[in-house]
Amino acid sequence: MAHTPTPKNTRSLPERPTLDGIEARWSAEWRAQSTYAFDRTADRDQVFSIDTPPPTASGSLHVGHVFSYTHTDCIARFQRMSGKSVFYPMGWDDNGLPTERRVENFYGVRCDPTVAYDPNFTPPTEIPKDRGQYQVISRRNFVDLCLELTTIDEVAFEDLFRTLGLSVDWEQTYTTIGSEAQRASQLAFLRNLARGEAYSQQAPCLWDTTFQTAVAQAELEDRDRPGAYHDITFHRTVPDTTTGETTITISTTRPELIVSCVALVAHPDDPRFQPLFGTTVTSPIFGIEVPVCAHELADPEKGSGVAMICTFGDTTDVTWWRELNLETRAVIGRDGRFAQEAPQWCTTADSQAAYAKFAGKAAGGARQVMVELLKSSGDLLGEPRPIQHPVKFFEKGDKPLEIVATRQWYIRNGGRDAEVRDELVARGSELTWHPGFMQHRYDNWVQGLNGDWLVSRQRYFGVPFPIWYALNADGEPDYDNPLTPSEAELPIDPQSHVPPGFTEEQRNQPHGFMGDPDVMDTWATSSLTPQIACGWETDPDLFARTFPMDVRPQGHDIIRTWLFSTMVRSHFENDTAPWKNAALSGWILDPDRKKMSKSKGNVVTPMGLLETYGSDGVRYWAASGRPGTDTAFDEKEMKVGRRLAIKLLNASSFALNFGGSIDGLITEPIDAAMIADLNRLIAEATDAFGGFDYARALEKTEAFFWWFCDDYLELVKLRAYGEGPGAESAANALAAAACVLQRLLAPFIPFATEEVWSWWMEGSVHQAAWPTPLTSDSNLLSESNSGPGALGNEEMSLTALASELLSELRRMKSEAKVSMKTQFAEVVITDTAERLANIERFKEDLTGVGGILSLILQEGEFSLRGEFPPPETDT
RNA sequence: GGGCGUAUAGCUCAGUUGGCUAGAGCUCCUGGUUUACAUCCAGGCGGUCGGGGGUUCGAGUCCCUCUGCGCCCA
Repeated sequence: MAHTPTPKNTRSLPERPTLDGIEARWSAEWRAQSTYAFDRTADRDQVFSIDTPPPTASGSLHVGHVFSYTHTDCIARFQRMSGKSVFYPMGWDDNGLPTERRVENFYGVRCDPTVAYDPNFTPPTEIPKDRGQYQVISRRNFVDLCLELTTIDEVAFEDLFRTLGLSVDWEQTYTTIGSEAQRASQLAFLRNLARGEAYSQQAPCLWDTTFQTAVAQAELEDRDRPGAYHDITFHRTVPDTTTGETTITISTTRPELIVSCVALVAHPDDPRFQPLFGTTVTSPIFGIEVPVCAHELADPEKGSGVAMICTFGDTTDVTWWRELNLETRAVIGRDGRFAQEAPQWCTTADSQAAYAKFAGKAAGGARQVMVELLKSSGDLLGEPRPIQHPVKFFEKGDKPLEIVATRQWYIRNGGRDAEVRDELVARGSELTWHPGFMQHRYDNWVQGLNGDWLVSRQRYFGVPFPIWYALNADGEPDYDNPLTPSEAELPIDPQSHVPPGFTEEQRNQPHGFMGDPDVMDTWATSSLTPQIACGWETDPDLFARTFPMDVRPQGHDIIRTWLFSTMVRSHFENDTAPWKNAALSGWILDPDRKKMSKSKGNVVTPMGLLETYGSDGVRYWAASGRPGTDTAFDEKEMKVGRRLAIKLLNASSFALNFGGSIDGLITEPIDAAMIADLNRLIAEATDAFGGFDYARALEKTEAFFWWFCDDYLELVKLRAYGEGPGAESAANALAAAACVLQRLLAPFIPFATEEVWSWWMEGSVHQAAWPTPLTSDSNLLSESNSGPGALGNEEMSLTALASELLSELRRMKSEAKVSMKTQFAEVVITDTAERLANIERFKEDLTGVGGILSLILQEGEFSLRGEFPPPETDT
């Protein structure tokens, strides 16, 4: 809980303040004092809970992480100071493909899920050069190694985040492969299954042939690739009644799929093909008879206007196949290659011989063979016509996706159900989006879904499906009636654990059982981060105090994956949106304005930056990046941030050395006017933070702070050095302002602010109450300061007037190329009566800072004239 | 092709519901130190607010249109 600032009995101001070593000193102190510990006795309305993005634990953090995590930390610190108990956990995303690959190469092992668990396994001491020579181990052993390696990475990550000064509660951590996450993933899945929201199905799905796994719609990306239209002749079974035409020409970019052609298709309104609908044609080379169908999705403009439907060349083929109830003639296997055996529908010796020429080949090789075959049969018209066209890829893959019919698990997401879709769109409207336009991304994605969420992956390092299948007398699994464990048993691995009523000896035996071989997609686990972090079904008390969470901070590029999938799970399981706010951060661009990413090789690692500019300097740069906006990587800004931190040390030391008190009386009008400006600043910064706009809060605070140092401090310091009520007023105003400014800057530069706070205040600034405007009610401000030009008079602020005149005086000295300490023999200010009256109120300060021996005020049109003393004559 | 965002000084960006002469920081230039800070201070140079059209007493701001750039999706 935030506490009211309480001054120490004695101030200890350093002779020469320095930033050296403050990161190590204060992060150790925060750790020792549990400064950022979540107070779990706080009620829900006093809690601010954050669904921290778990960074991928394999590899290293880069400056982009520093950027976005700093944004969240600034918000967290503001909320903490505002009195909230901040629930700020940290997760590590160690589940998934990147970790799998790293572990393979690090230890020299490969996973084979059919290998039995070896409880005495130790990793090989030497790593073979050839991946084929890697030791083959069981899934459970493989998972153990993944856990071992990611644990090492996670220590390094925590160290960096602590150095950066994230106010995470490090007692609240989780991993996406840890047993808690596995339990939550399996439990949520079983609940989905029981409610009918999850199902398995043998169906065509997008398949990456490199990784040999199914992938989901959200993981697709289109890439423009060169291709070529091949004009190919199909033969009519009945010649055209009027023209006698016996062929029809189709255009295709994938002639190798002719063997799996199941129909031709044209647009129902296309006059060219009206007579053909309902008739049949035969394919070249293979002579398979297929119908000519009509469907809206056929584009008359594309190619010859008629397309062949294959099982399966692309996602449109899948749609046609489903909607037109076509046969299945699939020939490409999980390895992306054509089956070795000629398919059963190739009944003639010629077609079997033709097939044999490309059996076992991948798409590219088979295409070359088919083109030769078509050329020699005369069914290829002219030369292929090169085009550029979009091809679907797995976002992490290098080869075009194939479509393969396999058994997969799905979770409903509205892709096949308008009602669910509408509900999920409505959930999106329950969130406050920062910035607001990001909601369009969500809406567009949900409304554009065309299938349910495919969650199974044919990989090893992930959360296994907690599912077994009974085997019949022939050893065939009963997929329609999966066997499930009780919730209390979770987490389980169906390869190691045995379903109720069976023994291990019955594994993979007729009348026995088999475990589901697949694992869940990474997103199927990370879609549950609110449930995992908040103790869903394990700690109902914690869950009630933290869920639904206050904010999900994340990158805008994963709205369709992480944000959306989390929404789906929470919608089904908890009947609520999982958070109140979504805060989307932008990307870091390199100096050429390209996105910084590992694959581009332009990433900058943060540790060196933190050492060079200090954590506060780096944080300043990050906090300058406005919410949702891509920001250029800029070391100059870090330098500016470091200057700000240093300035805070020096200015605090100076302002506090006058001994003023934070609740002492302020009698001078210019001091009260400064406090009035400060009050406005507090209101602006508080508003900005309330709307998650940390950058605006920083900008306003920083601008005020530099004005405070350069103008106000200069204006009052001579008075402050003196004695009497005027000196006390200045000293009190300086102390009050320092107390406010240190707190306003605390979310951004936590180390420097903690340092200066420790000189004169009890406790941590990070547990101090967020400042509220100072009022004359508290006797802080003298009643005499309620006149025009003092407290918040918008028309004429005393401070603005003083700064304007100060600037004029400085300009005269600068143009005369003399020192700022040079005195004026005489200054004459001509101005309106009202302004002159106000100048009178800080006349002493002005003559002091300007070194004015004689100040004359006279009414008239504004002018400012100054005369220097006659130059001393050299002898 | 659809959607979203964006365009302001050499660079990075503020500029709120339209309202005084469009601002800041950095860069650059010219000066200035030793009772807070050279890890500093002051001053200066620098902009037809992407192009065009419209609404208005008044447009960087609102509307239309064109162009460039970025992202998401197809």
